[in-house]
Amino acid sequence: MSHTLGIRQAQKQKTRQALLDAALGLLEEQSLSSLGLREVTRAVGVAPTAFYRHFRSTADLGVALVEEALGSLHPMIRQTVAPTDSAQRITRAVELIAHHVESHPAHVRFIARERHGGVQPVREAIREQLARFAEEVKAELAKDPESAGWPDEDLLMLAHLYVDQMLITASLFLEALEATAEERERVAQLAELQLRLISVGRRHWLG
Amino acid sequence: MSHTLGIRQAQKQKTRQALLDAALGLLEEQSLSSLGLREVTRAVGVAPTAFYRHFRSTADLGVALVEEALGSLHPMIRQTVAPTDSAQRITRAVELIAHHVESHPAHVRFIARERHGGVQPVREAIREQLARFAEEVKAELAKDPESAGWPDEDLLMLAHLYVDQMLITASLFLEALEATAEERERVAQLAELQLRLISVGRRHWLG
DNA sequence: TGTACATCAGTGAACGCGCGTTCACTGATGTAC
DNA sequence: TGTACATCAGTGAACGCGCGTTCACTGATGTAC
Repeated sequence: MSHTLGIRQAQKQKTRQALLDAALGLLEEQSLSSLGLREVTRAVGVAPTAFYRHFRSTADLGVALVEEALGSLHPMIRQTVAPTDSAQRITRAVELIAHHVESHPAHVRFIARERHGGVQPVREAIREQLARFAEEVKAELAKDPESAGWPDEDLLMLAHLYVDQMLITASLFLEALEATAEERERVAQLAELQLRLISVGRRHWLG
Repeated sequence: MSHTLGIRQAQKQKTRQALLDAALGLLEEQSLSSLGLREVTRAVGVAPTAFYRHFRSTADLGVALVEEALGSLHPMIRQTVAPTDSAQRITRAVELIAHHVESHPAHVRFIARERHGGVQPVREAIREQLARFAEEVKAELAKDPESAGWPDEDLLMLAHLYVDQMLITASLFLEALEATAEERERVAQLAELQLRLISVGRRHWLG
């Protein structure tokens, strides 16, 4: 073990995480701009004033949630678009998205909701992370032999198209979470067709 | 003049519209789930209780705003995807979107924000209207000779892709509204490239 | 046209409630020696 | 290891404030005759 936190710091982090978790839960049924500090502390079981030991405001907490929701997503995004020989590439990508939504529904909902939400610093944080995703996707696409001869601008355009498409698909899976398996299959089919059409466009882009 | 409203009804509609307008203004900086009834009536200059003569709740007002924001958009959507011989088809479509955002920024912001927002009836109303848009776009696409031989499912898939792409483009124009003309041009360029790639995919979809 | 009554959009007072923020505090944990 | 002091995460009371909703009301507009 490289470094054990002091008892005080460990406890502080635990409370902080409890606040984040509680907020994420409460945000399933409302937007960040209506989330109350007292709601969050009540859900955790601490005094309202304890909130200020961790965050300046609920907007500040929202920015932390963006890091939590998107920070850990970079490896998956890369994997989704990494060039592979498999004919099942698109099917696999859609499965990855579906799996992520099933295992982190609240995070996905939060990002979809607050991307255009009423809290500016949170919108900005999401915008930055998505721009990073697009850059990473672009880097992966550039490795693909299919991208030979592509101008930088066109690669970035395609990367944004993929990132947006992933978000759209994720939010459709989210809506289908409480629906039937057939409905989820319909979403998967739609997503696959759309990705295939984009792939066809990509293949015939030049010349 | 076919039918003049009574004085009482005319005044009532005027107040109702003032409430809708005031709410739309207030929603530029927050989400519907945090919009207060008193905020709205204060902005209009009527008593809080007057609100109940027009809407059961702010959620109810939100649903009315969806109708206002999207109800009148059907002709434009059709026009955007209508088949034409012009080589400028895509450029023209992007211009139409940019123009709509410039003339109705608050409506566009409202839809982008509340599509995944915290108020279920409003999300549902937006979902329904967008599904109608997709059906209309599909009908336009079906008229195009290029769509010969396309399965129904594929046409609807492409229609959804176009509708989502329009919304993404609209929200990018919205963010660029307060930025420089160069930034807006960059958004237009990106949107055109993406629509072109989708068009290429469409052209080579079958066979 | 005039009158008597009905309707109903908007009023204003009142209510109980939860909000965000301040402040001085407590007591467990951390640190210096 | 033991002691004396510093730090600081979490407490609890208190504040002023705006909220949504109720209720009985007013007075202009509408309607029946």
